[in-house]
Amino acid sequence: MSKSALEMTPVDAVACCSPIVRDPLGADDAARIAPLLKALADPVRLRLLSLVGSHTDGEACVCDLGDAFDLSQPTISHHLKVLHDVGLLDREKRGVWVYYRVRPQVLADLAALLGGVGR
Amino acid sequence: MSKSALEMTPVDAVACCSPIVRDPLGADDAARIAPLLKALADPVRLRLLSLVGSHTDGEACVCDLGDAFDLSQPTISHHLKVLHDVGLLDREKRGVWVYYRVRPQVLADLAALLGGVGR
DNA sequence: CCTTGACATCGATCTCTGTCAATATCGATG
DNA sequence: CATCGATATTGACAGAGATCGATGTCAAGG
Repeated sequence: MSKSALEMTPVDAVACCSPIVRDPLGADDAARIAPLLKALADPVRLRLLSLVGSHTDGEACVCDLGDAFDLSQPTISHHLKVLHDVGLLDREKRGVWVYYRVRPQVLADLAALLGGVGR
Repeated sequence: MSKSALEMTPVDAVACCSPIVRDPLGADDAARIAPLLKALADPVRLRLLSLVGSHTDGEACVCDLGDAFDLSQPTISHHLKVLHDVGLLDREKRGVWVYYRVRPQVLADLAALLGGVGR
């Protein structure tokens, strides 16, 4: 059996419905999927995700990410937290540095939900 | 030759980049793609888009859409305008009624950008 | 023309979000 | 242990967004 709705993260929710243009989306499903899109719907976070995902070995240190933006360090940290909280990025602390890694399945599920291929 | 950046809508912009986890997204591309995701990042608009897309003949009258929500008519009209302004919905007025229609290519391009298949 | 019905626009309000400065945490190093 | 450097957290503030009531527009019927 699957997780209860209460403990289901946005990441889990995005893999639970047929393509958006095939069947009407339920109110509860929409409420769980929207936060994932909201996390993506910011230029800085889009670029952060892209930087991490296209980085060598699929992971990137925070120290590599800040230089690409004209933003303060807390602001970058905040955006990374948003992406992590919603389940798009994994975080791992190694020594003094923190490394982030994209969870590819989440983006694939989201693409299937929007594009309508498969499932 | 392609349109200039100034007259390019979010809809055009989403079809102009390699998958997000392959190459780092440029600041200008991110700035044009984010509004499209922002338009999607609302539970009501997600359901509106899904209702229109899964409706018979791929189009739906506004009069069919409002009943599914516990929201005022101006609010529904506002959300439809957001989806239309960003290029996700086409609008056509026939007599007294207004019909909306999903533009499937936009969702397909967005799915390719996120999911990384093709291109 | 006057009314009615479908939808859009406007103005106000209330909440949410992006940003930064200041501060905290935490591991490494002298 | 005192310090330093890398990230995270907190608090504050300005701007953006969601919602609604009131009003505008426009076509169809009487």
